[in-house]
Amino acid sequence: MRMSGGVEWALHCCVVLTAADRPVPAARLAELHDVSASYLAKQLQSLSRAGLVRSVQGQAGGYVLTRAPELVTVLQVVEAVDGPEPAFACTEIRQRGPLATPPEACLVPCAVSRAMAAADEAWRAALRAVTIADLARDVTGDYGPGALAGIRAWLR
Amino acid sequence: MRMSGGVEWALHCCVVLTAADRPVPAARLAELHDVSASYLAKQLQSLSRAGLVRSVQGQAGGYVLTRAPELVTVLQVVEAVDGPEPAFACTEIRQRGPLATPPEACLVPCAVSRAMAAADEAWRAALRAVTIADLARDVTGDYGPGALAGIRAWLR
DNA sequence: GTATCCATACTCGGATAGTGGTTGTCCGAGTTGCTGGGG
DNA sequence: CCCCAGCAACTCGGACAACCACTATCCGAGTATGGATAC
Repeated sequence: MRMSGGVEWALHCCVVLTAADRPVPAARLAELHDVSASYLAKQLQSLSRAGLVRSVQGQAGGYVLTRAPELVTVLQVVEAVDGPEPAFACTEIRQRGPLATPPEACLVPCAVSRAMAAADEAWRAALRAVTIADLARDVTGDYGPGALAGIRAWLR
Repeated sequence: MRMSGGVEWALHCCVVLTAADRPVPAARLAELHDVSASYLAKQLQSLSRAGLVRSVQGQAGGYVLTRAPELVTVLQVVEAVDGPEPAFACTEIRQRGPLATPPEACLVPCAVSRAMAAADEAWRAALRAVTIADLARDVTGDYGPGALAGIRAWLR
């Protein structure tokens, strides 16, 4: 099980957009992180479809956060890029084979599926508890107030 | 992000092995669940490498749990089949690009990586809290005490 | 009757192809900002 | 001096290949069983 690497890019881009005071083109974000511009564009499109960022076209266009960073959770970014479906997909093997459980006894998910769903929910809750603003605050705490300011200056 | 489908098979097989009182061949488990015998063998080999089950060769051979079901957690099964590495892999993009953070300032993981690691740990904790014995108990609660007894009878 | 040997059948284990999804790339549609001219 | 029209450049958006991991499969190595044989 490996998560799409685009999730990492998207999260860092959201933090960077926190520091920006104008639309930032995808190419600029790609140059800042030294990653493929074409592929990063795909991730940003996913964020745009999810409504987390707004795309501005034209000469001074780019991407902007649609709301305050406190209102964007990490989970929303992850789901936008990686898909909202849970990692574990129950195939209902209890209903197969010679000792198949009859459908009328399968109104609730099986024990295995319940355990995996509970873990998935714990994972989502942890990601839901962290916002982009929290990440930006941690960045400031880790590298000092000049970090985001330097990024803002470089972006222009 | 999609988890290997073999995890579901492995977990159900562990629950079934709880009910067995003698080695169960992989082919029998595959027939019981109506899945590919060759592919299920691969998952059981993973469990064997991890030390969760013991393989017995020869005519009356098969697989047996190495310990009491209370001592085998769902997390151990998941890690045995799916691999122990976390889903999110930090590529340290903060150290790349024109504003790269110097290595001496990267002694601790970045904020993004920390958030993802915390969620991963919550996920693992939830899976660690459930044992194969818990799953077997839930199966009995869902379908009655005859369920596992029927499986045990069918296995011989 | 008992112990030994052997042939047999059955088991697991690792090495080997096929397929879907993620990764990476490209070009076209649309919009904005600038420039030049006219009033 | 102000307004307008046209152009040009830049942006995003979706459609198109390449690579990798998961899926699925096979055959060989090893071992316990059962029977036959010799004592």
